[in-house]
Amino acid sequence: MDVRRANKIAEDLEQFILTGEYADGERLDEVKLAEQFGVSRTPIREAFQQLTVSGLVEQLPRRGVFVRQPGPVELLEMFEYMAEIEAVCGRLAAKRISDEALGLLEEANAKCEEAVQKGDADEYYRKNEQFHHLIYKQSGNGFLEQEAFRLHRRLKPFRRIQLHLRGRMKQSLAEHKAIVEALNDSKPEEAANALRDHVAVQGEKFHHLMIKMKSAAE
Amino acid sequence: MDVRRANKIAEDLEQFILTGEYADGERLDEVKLAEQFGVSRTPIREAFQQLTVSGLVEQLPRRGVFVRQPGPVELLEMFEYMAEIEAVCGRLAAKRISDEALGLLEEANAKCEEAVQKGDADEYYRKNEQFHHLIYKQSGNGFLEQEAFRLHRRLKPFRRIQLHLRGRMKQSLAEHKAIVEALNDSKPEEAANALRDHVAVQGEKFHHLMIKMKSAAE
DNA sequence: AAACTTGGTATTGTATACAAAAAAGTTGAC
DNA sequence: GTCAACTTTTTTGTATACAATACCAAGTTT
Repeated sequence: MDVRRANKIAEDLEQFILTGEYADGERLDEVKLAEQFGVSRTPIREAFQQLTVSGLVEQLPRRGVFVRQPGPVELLEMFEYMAEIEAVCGRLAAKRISDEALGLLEEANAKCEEAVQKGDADEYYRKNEQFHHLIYKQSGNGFLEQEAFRLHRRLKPFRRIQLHLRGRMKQSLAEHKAIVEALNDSKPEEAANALRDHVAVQGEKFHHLMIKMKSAAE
Repeated sequence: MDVRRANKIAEDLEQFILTGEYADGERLDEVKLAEQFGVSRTPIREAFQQLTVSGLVEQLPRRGVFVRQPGPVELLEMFEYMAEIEAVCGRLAAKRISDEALGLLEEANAKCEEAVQKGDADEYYRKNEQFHHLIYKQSGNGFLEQEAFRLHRRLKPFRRIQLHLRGRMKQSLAEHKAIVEALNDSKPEEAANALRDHVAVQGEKFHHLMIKMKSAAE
């Protein structure tokens, strides 16, 4: 099926923004982007509309569009929200997860463990992602799953940073095990709490990193 | 400040879709809409991009855009999600709510009570909305607040239907009181549970209505 | 009669032209 | 040298033109 051009452009731009290729406040030049993508301004502008709704970009009338990286406060809010969303997924998944999915979850976790032993942060990152996506799915609520997925994606670049902190991978893995256990025992509240804490700690680690970076800059 | 034209058009179209003015699967005609709004196709198309991201409309390449009303399953999923989101708001608000906001909440609830006595469903609806928005805000998380607001808005037309069910307003009011109490006593889990149930029952009532409508149609 | 062309029409997607507004640059007064 | 008014240049927003594709209906073939 022929994907829409504007969609593809929007995705590309989203990628650039999420990976931090474009700095906060930077103006996105219509004509320059049109040249880069080898199209006219029209599809570029359509892509801008999409990015605006996603909140990755801000349109000021008659001024242009500017990338909008979340500030420290918004970022903490997003992490808190993510923690709560995952907790909800866990709570529902504890009631609804299938044996098969539980097997897949343990499998993904085993791969995480391998990655920890190899000290391969990238591999850990990928398998960790699978682990979480599985839980989203097992919430049994497609809408919730999509929302969780969306936010997870949005926070990707910020989550990645703190994974390289000393001992974080090992700790993360231990948390995973607690989560699997709660799901296996069909204990909704425990699963929710385990997942909330697991994600919240990411936010805290990130917060910690931010403060360090800030004081280092002074 | 001069609002963007495409934004305004998108809002208008969103309104039409949310109020059910456009049926599910209906194609939105670019040229017809362009005439109606007195603009060219360009701003219409930009509005379409926004609606697509919001999920209110689906774009099939080279075919056009079609309104996408949520089906029964998706609707139930959305209600469940809403219930969980509100529960989260309640949990956080119980820890963070200010005395002032608590006063406003009781005030809004008193207005709800008046509306019940007058049997004014519309007035009840408005005050009920204020009540919920206050709780979103008191979660102390702006991002969460926005997400809750967005979904609340999306579910508006479906929530409205079930409010006219016999005795629903009175029951709803009683639930409100339990919520206020939990917030007042700073009991996060109770607030969360009260809010979850309060919203979940809306979903159930709606589900019930759907089945009735379906069987009536046979 | 069903399925398969074929020509015509309508509709989408993209480029481009043009108008309106903002930004940048220039001149001139003090 | 600084600031203000004016001019030029960019840039955004919108309309329109045009190409490519999908849709539809009549006619043709099997």
